[in-house]
Formats: sequence, structure tokens, C-alpha cells
Amino acid sequence: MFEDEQQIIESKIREFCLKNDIPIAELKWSPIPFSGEWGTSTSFFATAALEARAGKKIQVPARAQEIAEQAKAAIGSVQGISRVDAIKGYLNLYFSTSEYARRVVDEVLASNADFGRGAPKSERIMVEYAQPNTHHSFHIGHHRNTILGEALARIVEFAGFDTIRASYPGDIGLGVITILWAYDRFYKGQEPQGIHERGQWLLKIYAEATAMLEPKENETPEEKAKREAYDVERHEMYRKWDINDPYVRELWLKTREWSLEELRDILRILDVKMDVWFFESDVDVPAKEIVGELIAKGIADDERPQGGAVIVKIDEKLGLTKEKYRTNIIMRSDGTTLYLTKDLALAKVKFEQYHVDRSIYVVDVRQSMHLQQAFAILKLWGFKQAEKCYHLGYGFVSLPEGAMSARRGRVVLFKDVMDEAIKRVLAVESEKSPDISEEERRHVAEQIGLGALAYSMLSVDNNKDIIFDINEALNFDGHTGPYIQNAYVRANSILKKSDGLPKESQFDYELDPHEIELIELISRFPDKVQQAADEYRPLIMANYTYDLANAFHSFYHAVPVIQTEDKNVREARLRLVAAAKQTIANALRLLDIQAPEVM
RNA sequence: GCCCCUGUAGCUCAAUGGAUAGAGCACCUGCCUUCUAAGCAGAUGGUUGUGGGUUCGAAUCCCGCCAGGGGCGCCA
Repeated sequence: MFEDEQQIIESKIREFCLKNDIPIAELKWSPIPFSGEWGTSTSFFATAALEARAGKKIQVPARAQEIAEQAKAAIGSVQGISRVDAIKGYLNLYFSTSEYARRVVDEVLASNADFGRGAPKSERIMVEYAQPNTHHSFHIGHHRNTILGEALARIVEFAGFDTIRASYPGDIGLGVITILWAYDRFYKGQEPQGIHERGQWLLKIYAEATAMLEPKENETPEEKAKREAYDVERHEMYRKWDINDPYVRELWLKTREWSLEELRDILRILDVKMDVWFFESDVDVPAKEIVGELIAKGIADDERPQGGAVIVKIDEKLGLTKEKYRTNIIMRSDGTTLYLTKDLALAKVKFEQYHVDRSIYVVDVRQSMHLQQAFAILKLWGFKQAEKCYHLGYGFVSLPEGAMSARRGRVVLFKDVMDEAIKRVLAVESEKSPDISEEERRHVAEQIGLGALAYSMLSVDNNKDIIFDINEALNFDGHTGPYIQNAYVRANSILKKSDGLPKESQFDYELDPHEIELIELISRFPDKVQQAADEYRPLIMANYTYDLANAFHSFYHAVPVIQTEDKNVREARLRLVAAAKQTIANALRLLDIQAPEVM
């Protein structure tokens, strides 16, 4: 927020260095640690190191301090800077508190929901996430994926990028066919009531079918024959799907719709609005076409005449001598396509039809190799956007008893966890806030329960695995979503009890350190948005939001607002509370967490 | 065999190559007749897996090793 002042100071430092023949290194600016005062700082270690490397006999830390002291003298006075300190090689510039506090608060309350929004950028980003296979229910692993993707989409969008949200559900494959087969064989015509019940029922059928089709120990010849007969039936159904058999296709579309209804309902609950739906089955035909193109361009090698498949020797084609991307198949020997082929076809659609400059894939880290191969082939193919394809991988979510497995029916469903979350919040709520009406309580419980779940997923670095513990995920104390929501509620509570928000205010009194820290954190929000977007890391926003809430809670406790006698001070603090509330709301929104008015 | 990820307080996790490695949970001490105690203030807790190296400066970068997880041509 203070680029102008920073520019003025930076040019003064450069001028001083130029005059004194000091080879200045790039200046990096950061907030001054050890809170209580407020400002920005830079250091001269890099500059001193340049001198040392140039042959000067100096001690870097001592020389950095020397330059800092000289720079301090050279800077003189700057509008808006109350004091300059040179310490341990750092140059600390303290802001004139009143003026800056007013600027920050005024800007927030002028921009409101747009506070922190970045200037529009020329590039278009597509974020692909929320892509469970159909015919399965949505589990907590999908929840991590969806929350991560949605938070990222909200962050890059708010940072100024033209953003498209895309989902790419796997709607075909042997797993899907297995469910169709078992449904048709054993449950034909049945259909449970309720969107989620029906979806979960399909999942149960899948686990049953898998058990029937798996070889068992000590199986009798009769059992073996039955199992093998089932397997033949299943593959026959896949063949029929492939040749567009009307019966199988209709069955497939009907059951697929059941899954999609369930998925759409969960996305509605999570407030995720997809712009584009790509289905795996849609790219099958185009995928076949691009194989020919890649062969013609000499990128792929057709080994089918020798009884092999169509492959891409990626390392060789890129001219790499060391093994990196290896070789992968883009078409089976029987002429059918693979996941990789479909991803190539999909990327082509993204680039050519949707004019995407950057393509982000929020996909399980286990598919890292696959995506690196896809990006490398896209590059060979001539797509310059391949450079800006990015795999946001994330560690998988497992259970204390081991990995989740849809095949074994050992999954923790998101819907179940959500229901449990709401139940627990309601229990806490009726104890702590008996005044809230029955109707509102249910709504607030959903906001808090979902907030706790979302934050537990976002507050861990994406490349770390999560062992899902429901008691941890639904903890409402400390470093959690509800802690942040509570800060928002408390701010709201103060504002509700005031006689309205003053139009303007002066911060011309001695501010409490808690006030200064809160204002400082608010002022950093726009930069944090850009940083999180640049690095594709929702975690940065999650951490920031917690810090902001923490500063507000401390402020709340230490600094009276409504009870302040002095009218000037009270009005300034009221506006500060409103600015804090707004910034918390904006930050929570980027995390796809709702801000309840009461709790 | 090769490649990727992870290893930080008892537990779960933070920390643009820079100032004193920080939070939460758990445990302990205080704080509700005062704007919501889902909170605040404080105490305890560290050889950042390990051994080298680079650097004025390393949890962070490089190399070796140890431990755990994942991946590696006709699954997705």
C-alpha cells in the first residue's frame, strides 16, 4: 500500500550509493519485526557482499551497518516517515502513525469487498479441480482437492486474472463399467430416494462388485468359474459401451446423472460454481485424432506394425541425455486411447477454444509424473502455453487405519463428516449462544462446520499428506476456521452496538500497540493476495487470515471501543473495527469460508 | 535401479538465504457485574533426521547417508 513512499526512499538510497561509489544490490523490503511500532525495512547485506566480492577487505555485517547509517543520514526527512533507524545492517523506516492509520482505514472502507483486489491482468487462467470419478461418492480426499482448487481460483481471480473454473470428471473406465455391470446384474430397476443416498448406494455396489470379482484364497472350482464368468460379462459390457450399444449407453448416462446430481449438490454446498465441465468420455474421439497428428509430426513413434503401441520417447525428442520424462504410451496396440492421450486432447481444447494462457491442474501428487509428461509433449507439440502449465499437487488424505479405498468401501464421505460437523457445532452453539433463533442456528452451524473443515484442509502445505482425524478437523479452538470466524463476529458485535459508522475519523492520538499491529496487518492484505496468486499457494492466505484474526482478538481484548469516552478516539476505533471486519471477510471469502454474523 | 515428496517443541503444523526458528493442541498460572471466554495474557517445551559443503549469514541452497511415503510404456 505504500509503494510511493518506498519508491521515494529507494531512489534516495540509490542516489546516495551512486555518489559514494557503492555498488548497490537489489533492495528487498519487508515489515519490521518485533511489533509495537510500524514501518518498513530493508538491509544492506547484499550490497556489502558485492563490495566484498569485488575485492574490498571488509566484514559484511559491519559494512552493512555502516552503509545503513550513512543511508540514514543521506535520506533526511521524508513525508510520512516519522523516524529512521540503522541497526544491525538494517534500515528501519517508521511510519507517521496517524496519517498512515487513516489512509489504511479509509482505503478499506472506500473499497469494501474490493479491498485487496489486484489490477486486471492480461492473462487468462484456467483452474481444473473438483474432478472425482462419476459413479462414486464424494469423499474427504475430493474435499481437499475441491477446497484447494476453489481457494486458488478465488485468489487468482481476486489478484486480477481472468479466471475459468473447470471440472474434468472421469466418467468412463473399467471402474465405472464395473458398477454398471453389478447394478444391471443384481439391482436393476432399483433406485433409492435422495440424491446423496443414491450416490452412496452406487459406491456400495462398487465395493460389492469388486469383492465378487477378486480372486479369493481357497476358492472352489465353482466359485472360480462364477467369478470368471462375471468378469467376462463385465468386459462384454465395456465392449458394448465402446460400440455405442443403446442399452448400455442409456444405463451409463442414467447412473452418471445420479452421480452428477450428487456432485452438483456438494459443489452448491461448498459454493463452487464451475464454468466448464469436461467429461473424459467427450475427449475420447479427439484424443484418437491427435495420435495421428503426433505421429505425422515425428513426435510419436508408431510401433503397432511390430505389435507394439504408439509411444512418445519424450527425453529423446527433447534432446535430453539424462532420463527425466522417460517414454510413455499414447495409444494402446488395440487402437484405444489412454489417460495421457485424453489429457493432451483436453489441453488442446483449453488452449485453442478457451484461449487459456495458464493452465493449473489441481490433481493428486501421485499423478505428477503423468502431468510432467503431458506438459513435455505439449511443448514438443508446439504449444507455448506448456511453459505455464502448472501441476498443483497435493498429498493424499488417508485415515488412521490406512489409505482410503473406494474398491474396499473404506472411505470417509464428505457428507457424513459435514453432518457430524454441523451436529457438533449445534451442540456448542446451544450451550454458548442460547439466544440465537432455531432457524439461524442451523444456518450458522453449517457456516462454522464447513469453515472448520475447509480451514483444516487449507492450513497445511499442499505437498504434505493429511491423516484425517475427525476430532482434529472439527476442533473449534485455536488455529482453526471458527477462531477466525469468531473474530469477525466480535467485530460485528461491536459495530451493531454502536450508533452507526462515522463518515471519517482522525487517528490523531497515541495509538495502542495492538491497534498499530492490527492496522499493519490490514495494510498487508493486498500484497498477500498477489503473493498467494503468484506462488499458487492458498496456504499463504490461510496463514495471513489467522494472523489477522489473532491481531483482532488481541486488540478486542486490550482496547476498548464503544466504552471509550473520547469521541475522536471512539470514532477512529469504530472505523478501524469496520475495516478489520471487512478485511477478515475478504480474506475468508478467498478461502471459501463464510463469515457468520453471529455465533 | 532411477526419479519425486516429507523429516522442525510430547503431538499437529508455520517460517521470500537475513534481526530473537513461531503458532495451535496437550500440560500449568492468571483473566468473564465491563464491546461474544469458540477469547486474552503468561509459563513450560528446540543440537530444525544426520554428516559434510557453499555463503558475511543456512530450517531454507548443493552433495552423501538414515527414516517414512509416492511414482516409473499398453490403469486412471
